[in-house]
Amino acid sequence: MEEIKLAIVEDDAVIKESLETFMQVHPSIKLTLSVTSVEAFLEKAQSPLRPKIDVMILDIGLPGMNGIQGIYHIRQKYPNTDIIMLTTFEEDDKIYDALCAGACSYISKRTPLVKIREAIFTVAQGGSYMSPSIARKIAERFMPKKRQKESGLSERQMQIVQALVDGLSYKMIGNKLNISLDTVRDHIKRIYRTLEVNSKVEVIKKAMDGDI
Amino acid sequence: MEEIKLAIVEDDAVIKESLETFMQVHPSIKLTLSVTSVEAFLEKAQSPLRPKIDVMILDIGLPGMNGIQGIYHIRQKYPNTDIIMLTTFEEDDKIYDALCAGACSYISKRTPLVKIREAIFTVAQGGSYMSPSIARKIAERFMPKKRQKESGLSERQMQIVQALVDGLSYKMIGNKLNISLDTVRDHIKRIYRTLEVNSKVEVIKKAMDGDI
DNA sequence: TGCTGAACCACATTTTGATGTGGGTAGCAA
DNA sequence: TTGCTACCCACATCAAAATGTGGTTCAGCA
Repeated sequence: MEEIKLAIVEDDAVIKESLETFMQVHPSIKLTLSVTSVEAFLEKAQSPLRPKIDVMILDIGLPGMNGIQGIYHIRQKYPNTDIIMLTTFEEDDKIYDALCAGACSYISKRTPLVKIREAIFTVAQGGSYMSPSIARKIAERFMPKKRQKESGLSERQMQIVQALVDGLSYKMIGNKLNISLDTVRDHIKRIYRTLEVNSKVEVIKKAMDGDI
Repeated sequence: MEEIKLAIVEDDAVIKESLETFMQVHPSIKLTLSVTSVEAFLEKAQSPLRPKIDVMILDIGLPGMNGIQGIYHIRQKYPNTDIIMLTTFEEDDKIYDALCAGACSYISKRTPLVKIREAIFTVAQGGSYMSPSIARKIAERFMPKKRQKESGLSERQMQIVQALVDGLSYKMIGNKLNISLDTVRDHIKRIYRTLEVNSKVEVIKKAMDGDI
């Protein structure tokens, strides 16, 4: 296996050191950089001795620029580096933000070092490892929001909404559903009332958010 | 540990049997149901001897009703059962659809049985396991689509788009940005051209999809 | 049996939106 | 200076959407 160039960005000295020592001993891992802040990292990245990095372990709760913001900067310098986020708390929003920013793995700090090392290899091979509890949260984000009572629209009304989302005009909807333009208007009028909105866009936004 | 009630829905006899025999021998797993189709599953679910199920392994490529459609029906009968999807191919869309439908884990069929069993326990404990390559695809879906040069809209135009997404009318936008109604129209006209769309809704949909 | 609600339709009015033509002013680069 | 672009504005026209009032039919229910 190719030697993996690893970077660590972690401010907690204890964790940082244990990561360093543990990862370093593995013959296939080469620790090319280890710093305590994103700022320090970026400085190193500027230097003429710009280290190569395949995988980076990044603490999400850094002082100064936090991990999430850091991802953007890091990815500008190292667009091909895979980032593994290390986190203490598993807040939904942070997980989501980190993924959106471009992290490709998300691991709890409670995870044993061996697992973290596994994750490094997984990531280096183009995969991704998520801590189970985090993976679950991500999966849940995809799931339809199990709202109360679907929103009270009838079958027909749902068809109309769908047509609106598809970008059809009233005329086209009437045509598609074989009803008159006025009837389409009538339906939409009622839909607005039960949905408590007053424009097509609001309906479409709701529908796209799964709020319906 | 609590005994985990497991169900298997898999049409491939070889895989089905190997899953059955392997899972059954574990003292903490009880195989309460094993069928070859969703239809057969639903029938059993109707019967007076409705089996309890904590975790279900579901093949995504079943004949008849496929796994994705199946998830909906299964979740109606068993809303609290955690579903692990088993898949041969790793098509982005299927992964996404399955998650949206309510699967909480997604595993390649190439995964060794031991790992699958691990996944069962993980899931039963409220976690989720994804095959590395699949997890990566999911992570990538969150990432900002690395488009070429943002789509060509100017700063001002982006403000207008944002306002549209916020549901403002042209008049309100003009008001908010202190420009005339006609100017707003002018901007929108140009936005449509560079975005190659021809209605507000399309712009909003694009914006909401991150395509902009 | 008579009420209710969903779906259907018509007519009318006002507001928005989509598009075109034309014309200003800056700022920036060739 | 010229030319380009972003931004600004006006006027015009037609299409689409928002909203209200009023009416019909049919199925399900008290």
